[in-house]
Amino acid sequence: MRQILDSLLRDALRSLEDSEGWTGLAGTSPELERSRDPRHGDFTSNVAMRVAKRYGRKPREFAAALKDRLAASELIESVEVAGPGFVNLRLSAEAIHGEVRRMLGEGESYGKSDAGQGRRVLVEYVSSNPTGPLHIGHGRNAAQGASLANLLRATGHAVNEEYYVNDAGRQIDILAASVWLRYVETLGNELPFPRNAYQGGYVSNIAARVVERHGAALCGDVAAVAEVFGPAAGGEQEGLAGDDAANADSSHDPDADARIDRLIAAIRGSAGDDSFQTVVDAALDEVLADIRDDLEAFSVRFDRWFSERSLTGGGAVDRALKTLEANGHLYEKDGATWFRSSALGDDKDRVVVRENGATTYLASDIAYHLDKYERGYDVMLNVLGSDHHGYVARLKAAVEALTGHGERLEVQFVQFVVLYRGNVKAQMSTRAGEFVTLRQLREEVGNDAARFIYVSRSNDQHLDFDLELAKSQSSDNPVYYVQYAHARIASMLRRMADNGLSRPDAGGVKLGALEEPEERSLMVALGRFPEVVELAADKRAPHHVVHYVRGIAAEFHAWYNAHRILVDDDDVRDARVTLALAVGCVIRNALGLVGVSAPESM
RNA sequence: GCGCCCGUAGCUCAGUGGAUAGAGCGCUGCCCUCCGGAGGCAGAAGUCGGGGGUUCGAAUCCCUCCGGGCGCGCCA
Repeated sequence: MRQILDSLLRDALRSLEDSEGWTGLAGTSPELERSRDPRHGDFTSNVAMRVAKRYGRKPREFAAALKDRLAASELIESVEVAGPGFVNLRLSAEAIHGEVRRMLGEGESYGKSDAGQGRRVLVEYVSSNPTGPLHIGHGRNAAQGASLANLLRATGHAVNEEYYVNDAGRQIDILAASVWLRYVETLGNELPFPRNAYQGGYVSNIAARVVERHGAALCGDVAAVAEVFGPAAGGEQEGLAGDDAANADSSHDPDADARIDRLIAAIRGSAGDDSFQTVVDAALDEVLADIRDDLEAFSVRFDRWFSERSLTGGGAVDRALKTLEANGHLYEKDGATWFRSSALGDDKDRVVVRENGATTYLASDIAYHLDKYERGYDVMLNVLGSDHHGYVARLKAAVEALTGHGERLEVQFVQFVVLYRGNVKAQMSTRAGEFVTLRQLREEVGNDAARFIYVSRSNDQHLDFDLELAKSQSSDNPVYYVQYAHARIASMLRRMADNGLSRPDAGGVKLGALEEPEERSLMVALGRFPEVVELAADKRAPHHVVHYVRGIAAEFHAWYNAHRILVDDDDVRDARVTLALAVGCVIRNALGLVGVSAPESM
């Protein structure tokens, strides 16, 4: 719809350029927008105000000239020059009715476009460390990423979704050490449990599985390991901390770090590398299976789970580093190998190979992004928690250094989620051990409410998630409000069938029977859907879809309340039912984009 | 200290450089002989954090100050 009007305006501009000799005019974008105020028509263009001066005309004069050139399209009912020089267009009934027919004809495809022209996009999201269950913050990332992927697909991009599994590195060793400690504990050998080990109950569950499967075979010499804790080591806990302690311990304590590294080394030494690896694998398997199930239940599915280990093991990291080195981006200092990222926009240079010879997380990530690039993606879109924003400059520098296409890396940040129960903050507190997992949230409020609320705010806005509101089955709850509109339509259709009324044929129905102002306004609003989808995809902002569909539901409820649909007059009834069907179609498609169901009844 | 994000109605938030800044909740007062009241209508409520600037036009862009969040590891 918008595109057709847009091209009409462009034609008019070209015609003005030809006849008036106003060179360059044809290349001007008309900037056609939806009018906010219905008194300003349906669409409005500000082109006159922007360019009139260039051709020595007053904006209103220019607008009047433009108005005269606008072809007498059957889509336009009237053109008006208003205010300081706006050109306002009012859609004809033909245009509006044609759009409604299109909705019903296209059905679930309505709203899709080929704007992306098949450009290949890889959306990487969640990518949470497999060291524990997903929490509510990951939930927002998941909802955001999955919705973005849907939006990009709907706008003609070739999309793949990926979860990068950080299954190598120190955090995993710490997880394995944590499991091992619980494991020997289960077998009756209590050792101190370091504060910066993983505290969560799931660690003990994994340990229990290890006991089932391997008995005491992985213990090694527990007494030897105990020496790490020093002579004072007893059976007491070293301290209390939350589930996420290893990450949450923000004032990172070098002593504690060193101690846990010694612990890992001691376990490896006494139980053997193979045994340790068995624990690592068991821990990863359990945690990843849990994450996978959790996301699956949340309607979040990845095309690929990309293992970091596959990069280190497969030589990809070495290859990426060699390429960087060959191009002069690496240097040695203090026994480590550094990437000169500061030459490409980063604050400072970054270590890629540590003094001890181990590659860093960044080195793996560089290799991963090189791999993405080589797979031919035009856009590498990463959805990250906002606490990772400091990381982007170095990664972008690396992509630029390796490929010369740093601009292909795009990062969307998702701000934090704060949970409320009514007015009371229910935020997880690592100290108190109140750890709210995504699973707990889903079980409490349901998947639909969670997905909807997660993407209801702009992603760079903190999200206050009210559990009571999300659970409430009232109009206060935006999810139910929208779903109710859909269910109401389905219910009306059931009643029709009960009364022996057949559904109108979208082609033959007389939409001219829709004479109420609310009906015109609703039809026009429905016709905006494809533009909303494009906007949301373009801006990487799924919340536009949520706000839009709420508005549609509100207009529908108002209309439904004011006017009876199943009236005796066949023409009016058929027309109204058709409109209701169109509303249902748009609500369904909109909810589908953000992963929320559109129920027939509630 | 430096960098990124955010300050819009009492609260939670929309707002693609445009015309009189919008929703929802809450508050006030209304509407069921009626297709699902899980609904609707009406009203009150704002110096768009402050101050400069760019522009025909700024909540939107630039500068600066004041609040709040996050980040500044040979962690991931």
